[in-house]
Amino acid sequence: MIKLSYSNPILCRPADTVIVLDFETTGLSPTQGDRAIEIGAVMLKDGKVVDRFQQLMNPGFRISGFIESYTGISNAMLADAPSCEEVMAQFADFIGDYNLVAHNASFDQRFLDAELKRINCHYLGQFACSMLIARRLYQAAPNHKLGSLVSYKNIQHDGVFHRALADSEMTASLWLAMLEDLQQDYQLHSPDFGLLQSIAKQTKANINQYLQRQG
DNA sequence: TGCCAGGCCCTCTTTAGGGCCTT
Repeated sequence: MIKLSYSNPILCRPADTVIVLDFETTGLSPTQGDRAIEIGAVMLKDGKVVDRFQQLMNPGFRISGFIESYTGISNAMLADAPSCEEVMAQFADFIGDYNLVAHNASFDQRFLDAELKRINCHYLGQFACSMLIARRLYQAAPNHKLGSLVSYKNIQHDGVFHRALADSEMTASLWLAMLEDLQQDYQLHSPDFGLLQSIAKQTKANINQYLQRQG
């Protein structure tokens, strides 16, 4: 994969390509010893999935029964999986310096940063959070969990939840739905990564006024 | 059995508290 270096990571990075990713982990906090057990990601280019990445990884210790039940990933499945270090090195090559998207991105960013730090690797892409943007665009949704938003937007899925690739595919579909809604509802002809990032930072009260100004 | 984190947002706020969301 060609790696590009620019002085402005948001404006100069290829705006038509983003990586949508999702981690399954042993718990909620890498600072408390939790590790990644699966990474899934899709590459979106010009609104289409052009590449995928999915890999289980062995965290080096047994995962809890809660996580086995929650994700469907068992200790037996992880026993023969490659190490986190091996998988994350491959994943770092996959994401390159592209911009990144995740649902509740602060969670995935913490694990991405922690796992890449262990192998002395880093990335230059910027993160956008589909949950924060959905909170602005879909204020009538019952809540802003990924599964709820998938139902709210009538996004097709195969019924698999809490697996890394399945969740990243659904997040990618949600991302594209938000782009489409911005084009249709606010006549934004070319909503890009930077605009979606800025939408997340607007207040709930002024989001419509902000979008109309953008249009 | 129930809790463990962290960032963001909203409001009955700003010298704060609590809910949401992720595994």
